Amino acid sequence: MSQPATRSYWLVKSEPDAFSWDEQVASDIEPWTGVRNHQAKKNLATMKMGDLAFFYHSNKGREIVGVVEIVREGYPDPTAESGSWVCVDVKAVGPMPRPVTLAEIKADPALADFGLVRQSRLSVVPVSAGHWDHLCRAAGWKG
DNA sequence: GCCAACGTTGGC
DNA sequence: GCCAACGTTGGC
Repeated sequence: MSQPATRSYWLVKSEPDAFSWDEQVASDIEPWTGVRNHQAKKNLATMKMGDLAFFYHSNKGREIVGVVEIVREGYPDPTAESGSWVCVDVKAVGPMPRPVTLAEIKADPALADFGLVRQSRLSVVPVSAGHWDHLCRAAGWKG
């Protein structure tokens, strides 16, 4: 299977009490709505079809639990009255064989400048190809 | 439950 | 345009 050379990688956060990985798997394709931060919005708007994202459980769990694929690029978030916020559609690709916890990420010098650590409140974070590969290896993920 | 980081609001 | 007050996120 060929991959676009320009594929980008991301991490999206969700509180499992609000929307969990299990719910993502159950519905397969889900609109990623509710982002109300301008930097996160910019990241959503930058996503392209075929980009991959880590699915991270914030607050409870605090670990990367799965991988999703962007299957629809940025469009107006229907949950925003103003119409000026953006969402994308994401599809469940698979669960991490071994979820990677925030504690592990913080303890790993190779991930010292990972956006998840550097900007802890940002809910949509770009991931470099190097960090992506590193985290996939740590998770036992064979993409 | 507390607190740090950070975004937003509103007075001036 | 500055800045203090306040609200939210999210880790601990």
